[in-house]
Amino acid sequence: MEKFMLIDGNSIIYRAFFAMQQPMTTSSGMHTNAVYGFTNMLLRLLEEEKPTHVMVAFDAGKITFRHSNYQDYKGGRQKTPPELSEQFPLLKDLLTAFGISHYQLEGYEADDIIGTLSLHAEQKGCEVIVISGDKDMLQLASEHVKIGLTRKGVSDIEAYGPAEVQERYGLTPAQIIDLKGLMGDASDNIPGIPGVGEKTALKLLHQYGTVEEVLEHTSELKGKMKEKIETHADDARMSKELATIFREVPFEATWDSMKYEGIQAATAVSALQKLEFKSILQRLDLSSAAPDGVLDHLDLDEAAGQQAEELAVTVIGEEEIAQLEAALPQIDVVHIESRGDNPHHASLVGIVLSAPDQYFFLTPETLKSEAAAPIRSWLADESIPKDGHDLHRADLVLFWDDIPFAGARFDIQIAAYLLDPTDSGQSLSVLAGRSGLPQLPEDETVFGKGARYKVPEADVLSLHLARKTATIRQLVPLQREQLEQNEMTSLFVDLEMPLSRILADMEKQGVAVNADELRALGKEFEGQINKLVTQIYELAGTAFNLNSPKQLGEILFERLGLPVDKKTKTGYSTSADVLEKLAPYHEVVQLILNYRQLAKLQSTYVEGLLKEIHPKSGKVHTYFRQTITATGRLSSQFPNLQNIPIRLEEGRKLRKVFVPSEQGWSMLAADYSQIELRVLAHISDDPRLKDAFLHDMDIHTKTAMDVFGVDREQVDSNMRRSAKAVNFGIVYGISDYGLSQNLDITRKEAAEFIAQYFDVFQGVRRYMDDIVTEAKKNGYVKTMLERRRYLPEIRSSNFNLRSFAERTAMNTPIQGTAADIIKLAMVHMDKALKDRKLNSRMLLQVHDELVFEVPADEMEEMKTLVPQVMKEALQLAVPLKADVSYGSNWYEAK
DNA sequence: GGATTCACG
DNA sequence: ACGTACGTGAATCCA
Repeated sequence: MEKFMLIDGNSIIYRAFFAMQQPMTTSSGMHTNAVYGFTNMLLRLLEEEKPTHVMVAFDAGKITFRHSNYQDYKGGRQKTPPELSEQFPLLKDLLTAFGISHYQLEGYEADDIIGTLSLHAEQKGCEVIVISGDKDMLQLASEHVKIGLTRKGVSDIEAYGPAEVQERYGLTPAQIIDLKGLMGDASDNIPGIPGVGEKTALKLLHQYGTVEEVLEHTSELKGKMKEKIETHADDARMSKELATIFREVPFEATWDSMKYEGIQAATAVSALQKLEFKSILQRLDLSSAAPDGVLDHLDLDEAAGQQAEELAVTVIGEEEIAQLEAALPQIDVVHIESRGDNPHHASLVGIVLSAPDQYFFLTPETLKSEAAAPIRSWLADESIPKDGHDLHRADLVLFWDDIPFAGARFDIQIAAYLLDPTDSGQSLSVLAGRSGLPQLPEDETVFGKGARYKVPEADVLSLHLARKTATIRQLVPLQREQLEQNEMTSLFVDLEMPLSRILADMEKQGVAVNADELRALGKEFEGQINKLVTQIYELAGTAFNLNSPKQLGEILFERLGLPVDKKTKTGYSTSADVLEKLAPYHEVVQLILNYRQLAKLQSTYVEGLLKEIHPKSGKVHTYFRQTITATGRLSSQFPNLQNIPIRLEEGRKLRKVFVPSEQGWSMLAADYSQIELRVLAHISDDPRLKDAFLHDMDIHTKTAMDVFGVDREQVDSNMRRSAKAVNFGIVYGISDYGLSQNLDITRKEAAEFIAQYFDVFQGVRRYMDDIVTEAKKNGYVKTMLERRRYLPEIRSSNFNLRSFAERTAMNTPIQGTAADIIKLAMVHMDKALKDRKLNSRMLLQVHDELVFEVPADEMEEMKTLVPQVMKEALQLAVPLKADVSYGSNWYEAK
């Protein structure tokens, strides 16, 4: 059987060039990195695919037939860097030396040559494999034509036949050009329809099949999409044409000239020597050359696998479960691999359980099988301690697969976060490298990223996951020691690890959302938005994209000639504070502000929240992240439930849709009052600040009295507002400039305020000075519970960097200690609910607030218990205060 | 994918 | 003189 390998020379050499970060030159200074990458891939493909015929196709000339139809074709493309262009002749020479044919034809692209040849070859019953990095090629896939697309540079090839195209896109190969027609291709400057990306394009094609059919049925579409598609119908048709590979190139080379019979050793060696490719020369076992000087057998066994120590991985199928069961008593490290950012929607990929020197791999199917029941009970057993990486996530992923998980003891992701919260997004691979452990490939290398993610074969997968597990196993004692040295063991063991489990419980519980009411709110907003849009277009004298700051800026500052106050990197600033100043000049400005507000509520909260209602529970399940923030706070994703509107009434209404999940229950919310300023009073030991809280005074009024030297009765609303801004500024690490911006006063006035403040609150001034000094000395600052944040830039000679670090040094102990306190309260609250056998559930944390759902018969108890636990979370030199409220929904609990 | 804007504490 | 308030996440535009 003949097998024809067609390589898209341009595409591959480009990818090879950009995949190799380091420049690589011969001793004479000739760049060779792209040729090197290409050659490595070529040799591997020759060995793996064993083709009988090979051809490398290149683009020729600058003008192709496509340009005569569309002048801008490839217009957006960056000019080829000279370091790359000079490598084309080198590559062609090398191919010739190897005895591999290459071809180009004036007026055509490599795509067209490959399209034509693959068609010819297929018609004569030959198997074809096309190698390219360009997804356009997928249109050529057929029963006998496979498309090998490069993944991750050029190191990996993924083969697509029609079935794989179907699986990946839900399209036939012929529909790939329709896909391009709709979504375009920025790299070729194919326009497509603006605003239509892959997702929208696929949705349309799944419904209508082709570009033409989509255009035929625009009447069935609605909204902006309809508008866009109708106005850009011609672009779509033209884009489809541009994306279509031409398969009738007049071709002269003969079938025999493309025959591949092994590498011509003699010429290959001298060419490789010229390029100084020593490692390739070594790898090609030249002694195996046949008498005729042809290398028909390439020995390319790479040196890989030598660095990483060989692990004993046992793949556990249903038959081997007994073997695993016997080892369970020794197992203390688990790794749960999952796919997807949102753990509530992620899928299990594989599981490794490990005892010292032993690694057992299970597929998700095996873990879910009846035979694996003992393994599942082991996972669920809270009394069996388990170490791992991101066990919080593992818990959630398993939960949605109905596999309970408990007993997390040492989570190395949390440990890494505590050891350096600003450097915690690090992969296991990076952590391994830094600790001098054996190399671990990045997940991206093994799985591919984004749309190219693909679970590899079982042997590759099990080995990779076992290596990750081995890394975890080795990191645990190292981190334990470092935590101990930093006196953070208690923070880790008594606070963060218990909290991790509590957060997972809260997330699994979820918050019930009244979807009908949310949709009704959406209707209201929609009506108001439509009205505003009409009015704004009328006042502006033209329609434009209100969501585009660029277009809005042009309207306001050029068409309407309003004064420019602030600029951004890219143009005029149109942010709310700028617009507010412009409001008196033109009535359209206020309408725009109103539009912005409503559009935000609609897109982020109404539409965004509706999308997040989980199909299995009908609730929203946020994902609290414990290892993100630099200060120790939590963050919340998918959806973010820590930024639900409250400040303005229109938005605040959204809180009405957050309701108890059971009949007759209520929502209860309790929030700390002025926790950060109380923490500051404690840390700074400032007598006046402490005194204010000891007497539970209105802190902003009291600040105004002290700073302005007046009686309570003389404090007007403006003075209180200024004092409040100063208090905020103090917490943030004050600067006159920042305060002046916030209060819209001059810098000088702001500086005077600050000076007066520090005159009165001298303890605060001393704290600010001391903490900056301490940070400079140690390189880090700490919270009351020994949480650290490193501030290397505090020693910078760059004013900006240093100032930023100084403000951070002032703010982090305050914000971070407040975070410590509410985390403590959560741990204590969880225990109190259990001890008292209450059914009330903790649902949310919003930095200084905890939200619960509470059955009617527990309300009395909870009303006092929650604020009490919060107040007593940590003993300070001033009392903590927590206000509690409740109602039939989150809005009413105010 | 970066920049802008805006929701929260 | 320098030119930013501290900490987040999501939607949208646009190159």
